[in-house]
Amino acid sequence: MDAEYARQVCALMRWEARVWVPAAPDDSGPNASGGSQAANNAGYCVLTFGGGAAANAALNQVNNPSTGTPMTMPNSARPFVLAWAPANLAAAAAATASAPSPATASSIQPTTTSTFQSNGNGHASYAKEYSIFVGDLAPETSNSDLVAVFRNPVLGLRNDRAPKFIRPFASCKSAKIMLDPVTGVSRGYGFVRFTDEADQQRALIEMHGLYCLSRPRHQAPASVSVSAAIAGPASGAGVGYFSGPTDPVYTPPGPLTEEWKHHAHARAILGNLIGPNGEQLTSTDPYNTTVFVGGLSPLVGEETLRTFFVPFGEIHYVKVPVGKHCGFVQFVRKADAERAIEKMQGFPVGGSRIRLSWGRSQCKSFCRFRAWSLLTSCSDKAAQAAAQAAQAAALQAVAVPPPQPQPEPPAAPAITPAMLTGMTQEQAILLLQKFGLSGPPSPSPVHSNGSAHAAEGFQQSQQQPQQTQPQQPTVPPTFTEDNLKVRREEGPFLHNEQRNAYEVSPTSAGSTFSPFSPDPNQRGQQLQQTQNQSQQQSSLHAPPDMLGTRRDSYSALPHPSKAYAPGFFPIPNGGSGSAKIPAATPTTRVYGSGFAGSPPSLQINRYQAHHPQTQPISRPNSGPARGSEREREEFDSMHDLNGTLASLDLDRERELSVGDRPWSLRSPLPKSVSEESTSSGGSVQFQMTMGRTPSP
DNA sequence: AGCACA
Repeated sequence: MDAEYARQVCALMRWEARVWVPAAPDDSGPNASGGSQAANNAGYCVLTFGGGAAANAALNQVNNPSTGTPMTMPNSARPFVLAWAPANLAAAAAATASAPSPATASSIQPTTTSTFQSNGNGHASYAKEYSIFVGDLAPETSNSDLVAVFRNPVLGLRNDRAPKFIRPFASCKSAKIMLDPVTGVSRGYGFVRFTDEADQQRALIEMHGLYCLSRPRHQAPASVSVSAAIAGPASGAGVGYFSGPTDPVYTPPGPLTEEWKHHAHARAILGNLIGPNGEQLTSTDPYNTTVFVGGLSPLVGEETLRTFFVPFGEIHYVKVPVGKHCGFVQFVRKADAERAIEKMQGFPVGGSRIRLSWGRSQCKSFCRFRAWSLLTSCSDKAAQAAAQAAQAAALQAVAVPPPQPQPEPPAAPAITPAMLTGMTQEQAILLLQKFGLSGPPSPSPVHSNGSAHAAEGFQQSQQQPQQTQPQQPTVPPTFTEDNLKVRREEGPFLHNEQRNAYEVSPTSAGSTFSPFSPDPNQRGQQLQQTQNQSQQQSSLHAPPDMLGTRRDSYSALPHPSKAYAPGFFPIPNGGSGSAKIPAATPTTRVYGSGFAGSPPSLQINRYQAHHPQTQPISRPNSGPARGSEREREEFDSMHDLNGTLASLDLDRERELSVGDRPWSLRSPLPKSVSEESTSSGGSVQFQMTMGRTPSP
């Protein structure tokens, strides 16, 4: 942006305006993020029109283009942003021109430095931008596609689940897909921007796990999911783009036929998720069971990574290439991979939050072969096992970082202090409180012994005959609304806390009527019921499958001398003195000998007892076959707990809406449709986190 | 913001 360019733009747009390009501020940090763009100006210019009417006309020209699509700057892919200038800039422009101060002024803002936005009153004010990262985009996805999905979330509904009403994100004004500077090809990720922070937060929650299915006839459906990872809030400085439609044109879905119209529209938009030859792109492959783990700390090795994912189901293998900051977890069953992606998104592992998406396509025949291999049931209670990982991490963080022997090559120790930094001490203490402890356990030297004991206990429990019994409350409910309120202020789990806040005020979600919303009364009952369950069962349950499913490649138990990866790390003994946890019920099996006589957490409860392995599957199962309803309820009841532990469940709202609930049977989507689409298609995922905003 | 290995 220089004055000459601005003048050309004015000529092009037939604007009669004076141009002023401010110099770059000294602290032009944001510009630095633009890479090669060595800015010697502020990245915008101020246009001074002859009067308010002319300025208004220009604003309209840019912000309400007749094409309906956001304008870009001439000869540039940058969004064309025109907004009222703040008074100080207008004054500065006027002073520079040594002319009378104009009634109005506008700025052209092609960069991502701070800019301005009219508040509609003729008063200019700084606008803040709140963005989210959206990844795993099909290469052809356009900015407007992204905006369209957020402005009309119906386009993003997956049709293998009951429709869910998501209020349009009216403040979603733009999206920016990052392009390769050389080839101009999409890099597969971008940023969706909101001018309203609440929309940003809501998008992270409500768009999470969303699948946009184009509606195929008999072809394999392409689908898109939007899932959220947790990240710190983007800094406020940014752009409030005016581009794009200014008001959402949204009609709530009506009868089924209307729904299909939307799906047809969705297909038009998202059809680019089907390859040029009609083939499914990567993650629509129903045989793809590989979870790509991004953002992986180099400290995390394969066995460690495995412990975080094995609770979700049988794992074929785990691969962590060296030096790649990523990993691959291939499940036997797609449904397990899918749930793992949903539940573990943003989970802190090894000190950083992992970003999950589908792995790229694999050899299908290999997958078929794999599908026939030994199958182990998975549990919907998997999340609690992962929560266990968080618990262990918390305890470790509070207690002494253990001088653990390393189960993996030195480059990848199982547990290091660095790995535990994903959880703050406050959070760890919080966890302990949640478990009924009055405070953190005093440091204890018991680690290796504890490991041994734990392993022994584990072996014993493995040798015990299987038992099934109802979950018993073992810990008094500590998960209260008051707790929540306090915890909402806290760090990395903020997002999840907001989820919880959202949950406890269902009206916030159901305020807009939709034929797809549950009956408010029933919904209230459902929530109440769930909350009651949460209180009754807010104990840490055993992560059965964490143990039960390890045999795929753990033919032998880990030797006690080997460190436990987070999910299996025994509980240090030091906290026993302050333990307030009631003794386990007689039927509760206990793993982890740390709390003598007062086992706090793990209740061995093998999954096979509920789900005898009677039905081998012929291929990775992405279908709805999940645990029994009771288990599902148990799983749900764990969510409050797990949520604060590990942000495992960003998705409860969806489950409340579309789970196996009585009212969900009233879904206008025929079941057969769900099954059909589920059996024939997988998903392509977008992945969402907060956008990283250039530091001011 | 990252996709290995066969």
